[in-house]
Amino acid sequence: MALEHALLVALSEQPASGLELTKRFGRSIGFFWSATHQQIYKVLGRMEGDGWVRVTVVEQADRPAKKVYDVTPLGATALADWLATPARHSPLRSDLAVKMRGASFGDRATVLDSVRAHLADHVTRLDHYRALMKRDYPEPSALTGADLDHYLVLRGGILLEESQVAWLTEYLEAQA
Amino acid sequence: MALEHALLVALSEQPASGLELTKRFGRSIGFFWSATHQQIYKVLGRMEGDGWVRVTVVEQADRPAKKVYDVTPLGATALADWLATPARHSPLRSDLAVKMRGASFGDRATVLDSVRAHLADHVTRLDHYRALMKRDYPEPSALTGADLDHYLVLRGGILLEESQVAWLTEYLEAQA
DNA sequence: GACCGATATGCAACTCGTTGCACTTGCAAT
DNA sequence: ATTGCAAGTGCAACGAGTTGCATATCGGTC
Repeated sequence: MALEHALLVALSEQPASGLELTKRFGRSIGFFWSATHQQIYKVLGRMEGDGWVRVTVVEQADRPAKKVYDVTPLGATALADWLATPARHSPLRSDLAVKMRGASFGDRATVLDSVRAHLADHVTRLDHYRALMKRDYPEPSALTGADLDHYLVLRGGILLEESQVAWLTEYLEAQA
Repeated sequence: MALEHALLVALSEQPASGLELTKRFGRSIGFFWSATHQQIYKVLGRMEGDGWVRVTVVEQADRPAKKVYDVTPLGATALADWLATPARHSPLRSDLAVKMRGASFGDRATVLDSVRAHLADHVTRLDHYRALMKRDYPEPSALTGADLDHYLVLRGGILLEESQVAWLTEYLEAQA
């Protein structure tokens, strides 16, 4: 499991409530790790039980109170331990590739539709990532530390989306 | 779920036993979908119960008998139906990216080691895919039908691995 | 004959994540 | 007052995949 560790990274950067984490996972960290709010609340509960995080109820002016989590020393140790272990390479799973491969056993036109929809989606993401890049890292060569880390992960997102766009574009041209 | 459908694609191409499918998933189809033999046997059992596949016990000369599965008309319909539904884009999960982003909360050197290991792995895969490409598709422009489908999926694997190699290389240079 | 390894299939327990729903607080509009 | 909506938290049931182990067959070897 790595959602725990992804949450530790997120909370180390900035303490947050479950809902704030959910939103953050829809953005930066979520490029390479997604999670629903249900899953996040569940894991936060377990992490609190394990003593990895500490919770503080924060009253708010014009909305319900929230529970803000921050990382305990024990959690920091757990994160450091995890960072020191070799990363398994998570097997990728692409429904779309399976459909592309199986297109001759069904209606090829509908598979092409799926490919077009995915292409549009990847183009959107790519645009979004590039906008973030332009806004946050106009001068990449000057970066160090956590800023450099964030920049390089975003670069990974961009390279990945570019390769997906290139692939699907090539696919549509070849199947035209 | 899509393992069922990945298996339907595989069995539509060529009937096979559980173990043969496991091996095949370590190769071509496995570029974009992986599965262990336990999972494959489990799903094959369910698919047989659903009437999607039919099983034939095949005695073999100098080894134990195997159970060869092939797709029934009902299974073919299920596959065609699935191919006609829009593909959800499976969220990707990268432990490595989380570690890269969290590197400043642990020992950066060990994270770099993980990145180097992943880079080596992606280079190996890329070489493998390129060898397959050279061997199986020396003349891509002449392809049609299922051959074209297979070629294009392999192209996706190559483009993906290339982007990963480029990313991790850039990462290591930037962190040097 | 006993053991070993490869082939071949499978179960059980567990972990992780998804889906669908439920509940409270606070504010704003009717 | 009641309705509705957004923020915020959470549960229960299910689905999918992993890990570890179990089992049988067949050939070869000691």
